Amino acid sequence: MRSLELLTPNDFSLRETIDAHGWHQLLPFVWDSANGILERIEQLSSGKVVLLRIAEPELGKLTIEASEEADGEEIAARVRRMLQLDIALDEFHAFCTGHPRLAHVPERRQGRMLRSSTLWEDTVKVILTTNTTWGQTKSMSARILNHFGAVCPAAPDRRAFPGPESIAVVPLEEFASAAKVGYRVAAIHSLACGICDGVIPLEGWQTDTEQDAFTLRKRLLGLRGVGPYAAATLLLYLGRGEHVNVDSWARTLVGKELGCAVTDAEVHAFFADFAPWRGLAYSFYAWTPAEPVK
DNA sequence: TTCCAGGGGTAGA
DNA sequence: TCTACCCATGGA
Repeated sequence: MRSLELLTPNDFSLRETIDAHGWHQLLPFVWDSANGILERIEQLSSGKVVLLRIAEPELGKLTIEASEEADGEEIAARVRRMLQLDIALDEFHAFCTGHPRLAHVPERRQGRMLRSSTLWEDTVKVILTTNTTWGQTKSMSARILNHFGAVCPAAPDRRAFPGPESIAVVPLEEFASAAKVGYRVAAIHSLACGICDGVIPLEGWQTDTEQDAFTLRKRLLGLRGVGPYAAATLLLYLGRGEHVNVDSWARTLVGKELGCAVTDAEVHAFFADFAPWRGLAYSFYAWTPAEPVK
């Protein structure tokens, strides 16, 4: 296919999903906010590297254009993952309707968050958000992509995010020198090697219907470089909004609400009443419209 | 030069 | 379980 249409749930909005957090600022995503078009360079399982352009011409429908003939089913599946189209929000939206600080969530079709096409890419990027500035997160992510990602023929200056196999074959020292991700290098390189060796069946974790949220969190915490914050963030991306990903933003937010400096425990206590959607509630609690509601 | 950012790992208590 | 300390990087 070169283009296809995808039906979306009634409570979905492309723009709100993208605006939910900063993932659209990380390559290989490029978000054209003015025209409402999300671009992404994607390497398919065949090895083909395509430029995807995703738009929402009307509520309930997405259009996807690929830069060349490609497997439509695979592209649709990847877009569904990126936009969390298969995650049900009915109960969370019903909960938000009764809360003054969250009523905007169902009204604006919020609640979903842009994610990568693989859990591998999301995990690497979350690790790159730890103990650093957002500007450095973007730089580190771009260096990994530009050194090890495959070039897109339709856009020769742009690349796909490298798969774990592209990192695992690179010696640690060489990867460290090129990526300049600081002490995070061992976490990312060992994750790539673990996936390729079959020791860490990362992608399988998100389709393992037998596991509960506790087990999934325990698995994520077992990854090097993944602590409570990173695990909670990844759980949010996996549709499990139970845990608050306490970061400096959360501490600032709750500090303003309470009028004093707060500990992580106090942040958790602040969102305790939002169970079982503490994490989702935090993600959208502080939301303010980027532009007037039309 | 020093501090610190969308934290995590480790040792020791 | 809690605390202290260290961790690479680069901008302020």
